[in-house]
Amino acid sequence: MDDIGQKDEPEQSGFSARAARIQDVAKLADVSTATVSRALATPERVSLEARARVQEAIAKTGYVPNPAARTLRSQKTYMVLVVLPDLANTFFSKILRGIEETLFEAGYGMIISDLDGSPEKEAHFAAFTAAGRVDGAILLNGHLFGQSRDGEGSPARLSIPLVALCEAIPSADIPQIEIDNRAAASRMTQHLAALGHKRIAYVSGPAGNILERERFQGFKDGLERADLPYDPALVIPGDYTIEAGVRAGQILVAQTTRPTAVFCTSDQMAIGLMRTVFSAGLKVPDDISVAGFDDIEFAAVAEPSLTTIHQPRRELGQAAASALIDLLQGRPSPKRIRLETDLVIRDSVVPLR
Amino acid sequence: MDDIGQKDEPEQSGFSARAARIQDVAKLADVSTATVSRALATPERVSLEARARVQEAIAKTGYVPNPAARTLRSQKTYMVLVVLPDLANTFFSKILRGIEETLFEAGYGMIISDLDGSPEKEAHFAAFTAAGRVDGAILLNGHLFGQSRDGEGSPARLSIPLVALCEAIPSADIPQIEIDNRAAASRMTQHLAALGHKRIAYVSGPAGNILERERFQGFKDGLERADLPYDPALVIPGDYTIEAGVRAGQILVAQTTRPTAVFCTSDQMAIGLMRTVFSAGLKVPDDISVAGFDDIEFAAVAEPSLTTIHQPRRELGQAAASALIDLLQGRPSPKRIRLETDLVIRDSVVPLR
DNA sequence: AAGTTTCATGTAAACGATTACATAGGGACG
DNA sequence: CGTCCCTATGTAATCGTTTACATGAAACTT
Repeated sequence: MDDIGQKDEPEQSGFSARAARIQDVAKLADVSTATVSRALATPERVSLEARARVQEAIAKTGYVPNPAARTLRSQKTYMVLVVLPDLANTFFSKILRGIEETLFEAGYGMIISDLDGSPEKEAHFAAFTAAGRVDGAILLNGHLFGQSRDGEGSPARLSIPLVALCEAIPSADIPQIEIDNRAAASRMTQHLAALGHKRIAYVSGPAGNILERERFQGFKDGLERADLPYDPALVIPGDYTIEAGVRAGQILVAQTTRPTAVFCTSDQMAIGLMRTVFSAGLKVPDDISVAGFDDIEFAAVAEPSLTTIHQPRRELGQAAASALIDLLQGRPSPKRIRLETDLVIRDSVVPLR
Repeated sequence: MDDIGQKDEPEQSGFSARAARIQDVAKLADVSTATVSRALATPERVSLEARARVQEAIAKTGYVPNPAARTLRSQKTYMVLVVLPDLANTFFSKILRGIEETLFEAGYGMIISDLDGSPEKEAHFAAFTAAGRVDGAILLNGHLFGQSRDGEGSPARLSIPLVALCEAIPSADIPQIEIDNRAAASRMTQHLAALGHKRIAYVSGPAGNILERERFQGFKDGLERADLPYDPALVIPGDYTIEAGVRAGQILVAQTTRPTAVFCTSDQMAIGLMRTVFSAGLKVPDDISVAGFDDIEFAAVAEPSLTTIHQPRRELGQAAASALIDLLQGRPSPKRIRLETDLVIRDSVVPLR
């Protein structure tokens, strides 16, 4: 029943090396396609003997399951979407690596979407998830997608499992993986105060951003603990980028009564700010202490090396990916994970003379 | 013929908002599924009237085509794989952004694979492409995948369109997008020489790497043009990372007769090296000039700011994506694109006293 | 020894699109 | 007015899996 040329054999003589299908494997192993499928998905449900034959046939044919067919039938893509605000930002690279590692080990692939502040792209990726191209998503951008179209007949789009990473999304009931931004910022502020600094400037993140809100709150907490007054004039607007740091530096050096320390809420800004400070002929830390946040790779090798808050970026990525995988595989998933940060003391901050 | 409940209507009363299929749209617009499909893929082959009805029905149902079904039938995934050696490396971020932008505009999604030096992962992603999960790939890792298994019955795997980015793959007949590393390195070397430096150290990339080979060749070219002898003792091994730069710096400061200038073949190494040099009590550029390569964001804000070779990273990414899209859509694609680099003169290099 | 589970497998119906082929209607042309 | 061609559409096969259901054999129960 298997030697007689059936009907798909004839074109075998053709040239184009057609990819092997499950049927080819089944025929070669003299089992049904169902058995082949089971041998791959649930080996324990297939006899040792049949399993061996299938394995052999797979090796012989070089069979690789067709993902599209698999997805179509099973509704599983084994793909995860990672949404982030700016791919070019150094801060995300290591997080991405943590995510990728973990997803990879679990057999998931990673699709990246760089939102780039464009609502158009956002809409596109919303459709992307709606179309079922991914099983779940990790959101680093601090908000959900602009959900489904309204319209009368339109059914609510089923939403896929989501995880928020770094920027919590308070309104959403999804796992949140983050650090305690408020506590970390407070700690840094207290550290500066403990060294005798009384006029501490704060270079903020983008207005409205949740990280910014938390860190700002932490800054004020820290001042309060140190019995220092909060002075709005010492808050300089920023947006976490190097350029924002450069601009903040310009504002800083132009001030008549300068602060003795600056707390930048990102290392990128701290590094950009130091650049401007140097160009203005001032010295860090002699004339002014500078602290950062994030502990990116360059913080340790900056000149002077940067006192900052260490974020376990790789671990953050891993934790988020794990949480999502739990969700996808129906396991209970932690609602909120807060990883520990560290105060890393280097050379850019010194006690007030 | 369309008002009478056929057989998929009954469960309509159910709750789970089932995603609309092409059949639902067809029924609502009173046309066949073929017409709906055509209205989307080739609107010009559908009458204005029918097209309008289909549009309306799509809006009403919120229909989004199922990508798996589409791929299964048409063999197109509209996905591109980007293979890179190290996702955490700053250098790649902006390239990725360039790639993503261009792919996005053309309707393609991007899947990222961080090889991480693991052959296991490499094999995995080779299978990935073989399984037809992507239409094409952009390779930033400097070599092809370890191709198909051998075995007797195994047919050669059909290979998908590929593009090599940054690290050329000489053996492969695929579009190569790169800069002229040799010319750029030569230029920098001559620049240093023109400023009076006679003992110029060279911090290399990883041995065997094609970029390294070209840049090293360029370094020697530059020495020759400047009538300087090549001294192997002045070559310090590196691998483009910050840490390698730090180590190179240690070797450098330990030398008895120190060079007066160092050409680091990556900015990351240059920045790491300067760190060590400072720690040893030397000054850049007063005691030693340091040059980099790449012009990453931090080069401009390093202290001192870094003289380097500017690579148009975003444009490199865009060019690679464009070339791949050309290939995928059957258009002729350029065989080799070399984008221009620039010598960026900043403060880390000064004339020899 | 008859009834009940369990196990290993096969059969065939989905999954939701695309597209080759067929068909019908309407000019254009001689 | 018949023939040919073009346009717009419909019918139904196909893409390659997974999986609900059916089947028969073997292993336990009682």
